[in-house]
Amino acid sequence: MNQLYLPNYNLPATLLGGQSFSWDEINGYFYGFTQDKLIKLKRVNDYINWQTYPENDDLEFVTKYLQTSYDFDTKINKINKDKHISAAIKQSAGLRILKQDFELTTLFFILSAFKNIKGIRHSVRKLSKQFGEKIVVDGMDFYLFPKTEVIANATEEELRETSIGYRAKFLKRTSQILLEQNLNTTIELMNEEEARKVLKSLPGIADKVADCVLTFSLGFSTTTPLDVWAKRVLTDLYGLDPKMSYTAMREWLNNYFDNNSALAGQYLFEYIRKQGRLEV
DNA sequence: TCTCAGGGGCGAT
DNA sequence: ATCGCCCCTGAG
Repeated sequence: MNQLYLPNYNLPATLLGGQSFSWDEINGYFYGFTQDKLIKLKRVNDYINWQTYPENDDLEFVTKYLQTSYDFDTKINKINKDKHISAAIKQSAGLRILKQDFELTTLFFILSAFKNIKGIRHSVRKLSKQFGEKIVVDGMDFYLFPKTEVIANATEEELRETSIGYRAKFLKRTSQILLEQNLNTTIELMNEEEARKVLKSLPGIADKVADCVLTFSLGFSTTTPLDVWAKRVLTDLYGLDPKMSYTAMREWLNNYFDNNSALAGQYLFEYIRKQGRLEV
């Protein structure tokens, strides 16, 4: 396998949390699928060993996906300004933010609506097994996430067979729009507000899912998704009024963490998610 | 078996 | 801005 020197990169916290839903740990290796490849990773001391399939040695993809050239530690030192975030950083040391494919991330988080992480992972695998290409690696069968055009061309009834419920309609319609508008190439050129506006115009995407795509695919460090857990952090730990609007909360968080709310939000999310509701 | 809540979004009001 | 509804699943 190929190697990258990444001593502080926490693979399980980064891959198995709420950013991506296609990773599994099998026999000490992490296997994750996208719409066109399977990635295999393993930590060995200060290195991450890696390989891609079916095309091997796709260094450009792996370094972009893992954001290996991004200086996370400097940013983490900047946001470490109170006891809550400090405990969160300590708990998930080495947690990073991924930069995933745009269409895949958009479809992932349309599926996420009103489901927990386990449920999202289940839906993703069911869709992949039903509509995705099979790829055999290390003697095991993996299924790639279905191509956007396959979802766009499936019927709503077919999609509903994967028990994604009312999300089937949103998944299909957004897939069609993604292809028609060729958003994959144009959205990369937009600033945060432009991209947010376009995302929220898609079926099944409002504030929260838009922020997931902005944060986990488009690389904006100045926003973060506020789900029920993140809102609990803000109200229970930071004393915000639960009646504050979504946008007001998001802007408060980004302001408080000096334009690094993506990282702060992710650490706090993992922190409170593992502890359950905190009594203060 | 039943209840509850889960990294929400839509449409009507 | 708020509310009922959407569909399914794992946890308790």
